[in-house]
Amino acid sequence: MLYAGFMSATLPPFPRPPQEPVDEPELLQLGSPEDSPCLRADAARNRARLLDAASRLIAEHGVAGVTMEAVAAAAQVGKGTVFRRFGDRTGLLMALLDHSSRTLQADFMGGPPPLGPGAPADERLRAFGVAVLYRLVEQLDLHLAAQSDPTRRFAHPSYRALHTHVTILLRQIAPDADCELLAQPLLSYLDPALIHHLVRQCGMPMERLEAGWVDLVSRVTGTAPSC
Amino acid sequence: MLYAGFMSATLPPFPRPPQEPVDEPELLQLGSPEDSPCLRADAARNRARLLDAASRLIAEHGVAGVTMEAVAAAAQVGKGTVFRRFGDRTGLLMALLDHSSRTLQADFMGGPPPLGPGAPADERLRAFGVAVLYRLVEQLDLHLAAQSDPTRRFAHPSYRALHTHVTILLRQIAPDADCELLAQPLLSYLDPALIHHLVRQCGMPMERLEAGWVDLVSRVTGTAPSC
DNA sequence: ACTTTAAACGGACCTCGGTCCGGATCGTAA
DNA sequence: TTACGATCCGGACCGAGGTCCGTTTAAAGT
Repeated sequence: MLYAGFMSATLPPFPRPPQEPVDEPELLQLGSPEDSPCLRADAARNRARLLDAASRLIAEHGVAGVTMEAVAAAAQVGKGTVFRRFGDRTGLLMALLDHSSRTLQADFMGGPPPLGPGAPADERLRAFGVAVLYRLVEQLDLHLAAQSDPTRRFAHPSYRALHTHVTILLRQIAPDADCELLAQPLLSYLDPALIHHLVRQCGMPMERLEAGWVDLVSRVTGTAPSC
Repeated sequence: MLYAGFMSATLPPFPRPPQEPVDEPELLQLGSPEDSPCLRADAARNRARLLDAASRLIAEHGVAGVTMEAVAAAAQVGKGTVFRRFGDRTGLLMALLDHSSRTLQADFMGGPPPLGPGAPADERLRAFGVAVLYRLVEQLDLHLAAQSDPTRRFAHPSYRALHTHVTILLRQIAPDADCELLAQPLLSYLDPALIHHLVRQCGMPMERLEAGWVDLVSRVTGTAPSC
């Protein structure tokens, strides 16, 4: 029963309302993992089963093996149930990533410096990038597969959380800049697809990516690394 | 008979060889539009028909209306033909963009300054971003839909061409930096998906995006705009 | 315990991208 | 002009994501 309490947001009944912004977990506040709409008992049980089944499938056949039908079958549940719970394949994969996502967020919002508060903002930013970088490569395939259609990528709460954090740090360093906008190219450097390209297709070593991040931060913020 | 000579590269027969890097149009050299493998007469005719049909469908039903079957039907051609010619849906859409792609490339490689050679590198870079920005918004939906799966985005020749250009400019400005890497966040700022998000979802005006680009270039290169 | 109702369930069904392969066609060389 | 091989064509076929709706069930109220 892994993944018991992930991504506790529920989706609207079934015929989802056309465009209404689905109520997503408030990642920005580290919402307690077990909160909110409180699923019905059977729904919660199935949800856990599904996540469990999915991660088992990944372990056995890779992300490509995570077919909605396969997951449903492995969890001994109807296909419709998978979609009702997670909306679509992307939603399911995101839910799988939710745990590490929350962990990272906790680290940079409340953990020890230099990632957490206490260190100078530019150092925190450098640490942030490196942390994200390593989190990504750890589960690169999953992150790649979880990239929803380009239309929703930037609007997704998990991206927004990162964006907000970077924006806030930037504001502490360069109060006069358009930090909200400036945060975007920084975050883009941490795009799973880019990492995939650089590491797997171009064969770059992680050290170079790391150095690239540090250099980027220095240039964008006009600061210099401490060490 | 619009689009007669776009993207003249042919794909291998049909059962495409597994992973062999399909011979793509050498965008980096502004290959003449009418070059290369020279399709058989009927193939060329169908190719033109298909592109024509596709652009007609877009005009009538938007990009979403461009179904492979719909295109085939509209061009009075078998479905298999579409796939043989363009590989997949992404390939078809890219082919539609090929024209403006080549135009832009010609402009920044051989056109008048500040886009083309003659102006200082940092000014060229600023002009480049603005040009790309406006090219994107002009056909944003098409660009969005043409985004292939994340795995191939950065490897595609049309991206490589932009990347190479930016890298070269950067090297003229900051010879000691890791320009190849530094070019990535700059290009990411010009990602259709990001533009879409900022303009349509956040409602930012183009002026702000433009200013953001100029500022980004200044910070990354450590230069200041001339005017 | 019994009723009630909103929520969850399941799996048939639809669409669309992508593949396959027997048959038609083009271009060429004799 | 004819014959031949490479290339192309077409549409049946498959798998996977996503939807629908009649049925079941948890849980709150009486």
